Amino acid sequence: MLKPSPPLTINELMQRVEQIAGLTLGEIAAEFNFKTPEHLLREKGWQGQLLEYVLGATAGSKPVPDFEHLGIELKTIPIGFNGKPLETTYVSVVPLTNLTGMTWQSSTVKKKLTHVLWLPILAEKTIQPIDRTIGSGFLWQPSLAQEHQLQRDWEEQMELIALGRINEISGHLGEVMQIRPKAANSKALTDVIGPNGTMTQTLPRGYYLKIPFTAQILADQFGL
DNA sequence: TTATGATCATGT
DNA sequence: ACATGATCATAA
Repeated sequence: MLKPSPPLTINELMQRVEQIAGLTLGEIAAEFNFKTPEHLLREKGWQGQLLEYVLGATAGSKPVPDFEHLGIELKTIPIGFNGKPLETTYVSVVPLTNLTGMTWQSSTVKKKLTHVLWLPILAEKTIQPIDRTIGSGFLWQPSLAQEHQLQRDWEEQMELIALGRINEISGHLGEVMQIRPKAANSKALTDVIGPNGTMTQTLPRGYYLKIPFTAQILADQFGL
């Protein structure tokens, strides 16, 4: 099977999503000659990269939506037998410098979460990666209340960074969206605003959606 | 180096 | 049991 071309419309994208619902990751990987690891100890992003390929996503590692033409971000989300997410959901890197004039409206988080294609994967850890089943993907846009929650968390944590207080930030902060390390290892460093407005260095961070937030999105969709 | 895709695994 | 902090592969 050839590499899928980018879907031209949302309808075309959603038709592809419906066609793969119920299949296992191993089945579609075989169909598209995509590699299949024994476990995810090393290739942690395998599931997401496989689905991007199969659905014809285009963005690569650029900071733009996966389906740029459609303005849609693809997020695979691992769920357990209970239907709840097994992991938090990475959104984007946290900007740590040149924050003046940055607002929620212009933030990468807001842009990425404007329109998301959620694709649940039954990924209980007892199931081998190739035997994990693709669920029913669906489009989501944040409700007014959800967007306000995200905006509050974003503004609270960005303010701390702007004040040079990034060392006070941990994964505990944020009602629905947290900041956690996002790096090759704990020794990686990047520039950040220091306590006196000077420049110093710190561990790169990312924004992640907390599990109860994504669990509610799934519950709203599937009526659980 | 920084972005993408995330899950691993230890501490609480 | 679970979330936080740590980590892995890859592309540009």
